[in-house]
Amino acid sequence: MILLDLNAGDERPIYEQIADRVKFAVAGGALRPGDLVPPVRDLAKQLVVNPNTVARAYRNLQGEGLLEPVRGIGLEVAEGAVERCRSARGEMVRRWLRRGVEEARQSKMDPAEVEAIFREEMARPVTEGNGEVRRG
Amino acid sequence: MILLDLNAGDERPIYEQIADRVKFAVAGGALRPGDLVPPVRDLAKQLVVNPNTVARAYRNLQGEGLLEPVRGIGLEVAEGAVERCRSARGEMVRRWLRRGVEEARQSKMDPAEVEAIFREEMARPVTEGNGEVRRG
Amino acid sequence: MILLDLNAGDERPIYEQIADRVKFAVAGGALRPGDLVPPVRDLAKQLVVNPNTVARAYRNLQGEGLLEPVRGIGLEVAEGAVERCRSARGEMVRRWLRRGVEEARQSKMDPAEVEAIFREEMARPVTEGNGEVRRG
Amino acid sequence: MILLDLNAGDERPIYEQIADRVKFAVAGGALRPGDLVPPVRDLAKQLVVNPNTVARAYRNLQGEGLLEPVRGIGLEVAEGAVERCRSARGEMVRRWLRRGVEEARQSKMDPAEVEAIFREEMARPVTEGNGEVRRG
DNA sequence: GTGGTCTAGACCACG
DNA sequence: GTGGTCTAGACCACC
Repeated sequence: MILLDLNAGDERPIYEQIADRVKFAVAGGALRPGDLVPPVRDLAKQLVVNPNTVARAYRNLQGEGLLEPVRGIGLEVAEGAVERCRSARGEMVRRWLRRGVEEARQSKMDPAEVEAIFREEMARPVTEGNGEVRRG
Repeated sequence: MILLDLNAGDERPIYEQIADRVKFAVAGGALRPGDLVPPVRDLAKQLVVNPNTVARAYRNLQGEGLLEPVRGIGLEVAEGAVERCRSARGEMVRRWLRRGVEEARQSKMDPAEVEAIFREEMARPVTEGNGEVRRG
Repeated sequence: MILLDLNAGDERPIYEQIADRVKFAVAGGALRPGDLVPPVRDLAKQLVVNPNTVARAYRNLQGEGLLEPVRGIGLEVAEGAVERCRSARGEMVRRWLRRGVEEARQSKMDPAEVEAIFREEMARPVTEGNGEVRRG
Repeated sequence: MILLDLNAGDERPIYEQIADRVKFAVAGGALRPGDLVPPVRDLAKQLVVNPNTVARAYRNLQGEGLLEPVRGIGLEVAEGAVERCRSARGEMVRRWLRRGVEEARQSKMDPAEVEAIFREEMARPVTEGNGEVRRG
């Protein structure tokens, strides 16, 4: 099983996507406090991405206090990371939904129609592999 | 009343925001087929934005067939624009909602929680003036 | 006059030194809120450093809310930056002094001796060009 | 009483911190010429650190002539070590203070303010156990 | 013109 | 082995 993969259809910077994957992994329990995240070089190879890009993602996560360096060993998930990742996840989801709702509202779309779209999406079957081919 | 204004907190390209405003205005009925959109310079001044940026937005809208030039007069909203804008709007809303739902699903968030967030956002009061003072 | 220069004798990462110089420039009034910092490429050339390194410094400063992007124009010093840079400066000075005092205390050095050293350093004449040759 | 302990908040290399502790112990009289320093393994265990790291610290201290090997016995504090440690200590303290003073000067900080900070730090109560629980 | 992203690869310090 | 820094240079989007 692959811990981290990228959404090919995501136009956001790669380093940001990687950071989000880590947050999600922590929020979902796949990574627990004290666990070491994959080494920069390994993850870079796995994602077919430059090590610098992974390093940047990890650096940002350190800046948010979600990862902590263990000198000479690697980076481990910080103590209080789970709660913060959970709330970060919630915020992220809220951000997307809010944007959709806002767009609809501003263009005076019928709320019932928005609701319908939401239901459809919630009921949509899981997209295998995120519905897109891996980059490599 | 102000036809077009910009969301200050929006990190998307300005020209794209402008184009969306126009689409929304058409979808919502504020602009009807045959109406002239504001002159580039006027709108640029109103939004405190580089005229090139407005021009680019209009150019893209022409490329989508939503605006049509009237020689010596300006740009008018095209005939079939309303339907196309409505569907474009729907697609846009769906795209945002889908992304939120997807993120939640991938990180194993409880669907009930997603639902709750959606409800909150739907019930959220309209942001007055987009929550920020005009730039000018 | 040169706005920013580097201490050659500083073993800290270059990007951090650059960020500190900017903070100092703001704290000292050389840069004021609303001013644009030098373009990445220009400053990189001036300091004989890779543009990425300058960019990283600027990026961190943005993260601290001290710089704000003006799209297509550059980076400007943020509104409340002066106070925060002043306090950042104070913290930095305190950090160095504390370390010296701590070292002395832990090794049971006579406080009078520490005091004497401090006086000498305070009275030391200004080192021209930071006492070191420019890197280039 | 514990001869050597590490400051948890110190970002300097551990081997350097260890070497400094030894120097301080010598400068302060806790270790006298002819005394044996703790065996590498013991100290490593005590500090919860890789033995290589302690070995490196000792190696550097040997290189500086502050420790001398006694075949089959261990490492002892060298003859002239006290004076050298004292002066090393002084240099170190001066270096930190100078840096603080320099930073302040370069950013045009009011000397009185620098003085005040120095006083505060001199008056600061001793940090018990270095302000952090032992790692082990 | 501006900043931002990404790649490629080298080098270093630490354990 | 680990992460961190830095360089060099390409490419992009935006204004």
